[in-house]
Amino acid sequence: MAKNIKPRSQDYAQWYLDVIKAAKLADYAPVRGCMVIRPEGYAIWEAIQRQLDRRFKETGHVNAYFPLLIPQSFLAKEARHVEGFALECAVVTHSKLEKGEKGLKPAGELEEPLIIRPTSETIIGHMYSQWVQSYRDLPLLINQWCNVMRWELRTRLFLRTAEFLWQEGHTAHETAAEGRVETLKMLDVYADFAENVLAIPVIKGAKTDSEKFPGAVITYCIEALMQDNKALQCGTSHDLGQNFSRAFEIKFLGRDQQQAYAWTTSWGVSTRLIGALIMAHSDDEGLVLPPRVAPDVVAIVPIYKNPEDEAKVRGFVDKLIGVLTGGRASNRISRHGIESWLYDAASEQRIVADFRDARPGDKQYHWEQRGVPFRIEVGPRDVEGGAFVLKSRIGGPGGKEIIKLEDVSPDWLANRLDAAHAALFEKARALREANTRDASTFDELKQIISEHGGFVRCFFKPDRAAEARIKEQTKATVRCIPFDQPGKTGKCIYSGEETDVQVVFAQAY
RNA sequence: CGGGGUGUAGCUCAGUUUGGUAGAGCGCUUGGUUCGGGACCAAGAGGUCGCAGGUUCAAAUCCUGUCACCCCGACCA
Repeated sequence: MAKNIKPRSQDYAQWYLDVIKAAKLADYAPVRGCMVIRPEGYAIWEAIQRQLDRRFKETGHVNAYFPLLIPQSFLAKEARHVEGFALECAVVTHSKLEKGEKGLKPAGELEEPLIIRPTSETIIGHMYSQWVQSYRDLPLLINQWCNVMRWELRTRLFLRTAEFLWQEGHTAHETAAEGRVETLKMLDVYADFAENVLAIPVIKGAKTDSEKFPGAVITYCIEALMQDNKALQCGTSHDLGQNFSRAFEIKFLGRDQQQAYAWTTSWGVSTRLIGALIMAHSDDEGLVLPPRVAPDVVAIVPIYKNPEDEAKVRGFVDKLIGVLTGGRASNRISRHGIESWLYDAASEQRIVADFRDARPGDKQYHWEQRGVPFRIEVGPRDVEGGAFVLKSRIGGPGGKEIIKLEDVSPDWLANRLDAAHAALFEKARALREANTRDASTFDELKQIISEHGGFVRCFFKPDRAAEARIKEQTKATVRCIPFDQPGKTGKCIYSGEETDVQVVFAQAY
């Protein structure tokens, strides 16, 4: 058992932090609420970026960059938007520092304060108003990868930090229908990515009015269930209607010779996804990475006691690397005794061999805690038998298999990785199914939430006041109104009225 | 912002009640023995005790102030 990681059953919050610490994903920064994303963590973000960016481009989007600082007045142009974000914005009021009696002090007060973007609808809306003149300029399909800042009162590494990295897509369209299609298309991209890359099963649905994005007409989301039976919103896509185009004058001359306001959307996912994949898959031994975002897919631990054995083992490892990469082993890097080779150029995923001067047991824990999908042990006995020991990270420790070198190929590894992905997804899906329950009364909802947590399906007529009272009593909120509806009516658990709306409640992060 | 807690070595913490030369474990360095799931022995390096005042012959310890962080609540991708 890992001695530096608290078991989930004892203290889930501590376990989460221990996993991050053991895998060296992030550290607290000297600034409250901010984190340093370490190379091991950033590599996961890069893998996420790479694969999402490809999907965005395949759906016709292009990348651009807008400023970090936004005039304060911009925020106020959309009434609900300012209400939603004003209380959590960092504000820049001065342009420089100067020497005072007690050291440096702010000077050069700005005429108009600038806010650090909590999201970029306003400044992008401002620019779109200049770029859009004609229906021929539409649709405008732009994405931005950047940092944003929200002065959160309580923070947790990756899940909620004051500054976080994300992407925000912002599009403008000629018709309401096109805007809606775009909003749903990007939600599908997110859902596909969550399930097929991160191996996290998600529920697609719409937010209720009280949970939707400030300024949106409708917010769609993907919701996932974590191992502690709390829900985590993993991505959102907003149909902004004409709210922002009216606020920022994004107007164009239409085919009918009339001026019209554009229909805009925005959608985003953040570094929170790293928190999601940790909480969805990892175990008491440490991080478990979904194979498609693992920076290293295989870690080879050589075992030898003397120079003769070492030479034999090295020879075998070289052969193994050659076979696993189909003879295309390239870009060998050696760092601190850890050697690595490119396994897949497109994904930049690597195979590592740990030749550090350390004991094999230490190395096993090292790679296990970092969540590498497969570990391979090669010792003198294996070299004799022309085989190696394979250990899968999924399903806990143990589970060794002896594999003959002659049975191995790049396809063999690719299949193994695919199978590992499928197994992870299935495990998470089974956990979610086991923790999704139906309630037909408010008492049942309360009981399920307090006894089990998890997702609770029930008929509910969305209502701001009712949701607030339910939250007060259960800490649970409507996570979404799933697209997947039963197609019949039932009694609202709160008002008792007949309704055709089924929702999913859960306590959320 | 309300309630609670903690600041001592890179990390986890003891020492504060009752003032008297700065401590332990882990980690790190060096050497040796080890090496198929977290080794052992030996020798070392490393701290203005959060900060500023005060009391005292003497302060990590007592007093005052202040700052930071953590936990619980309200807010939230």
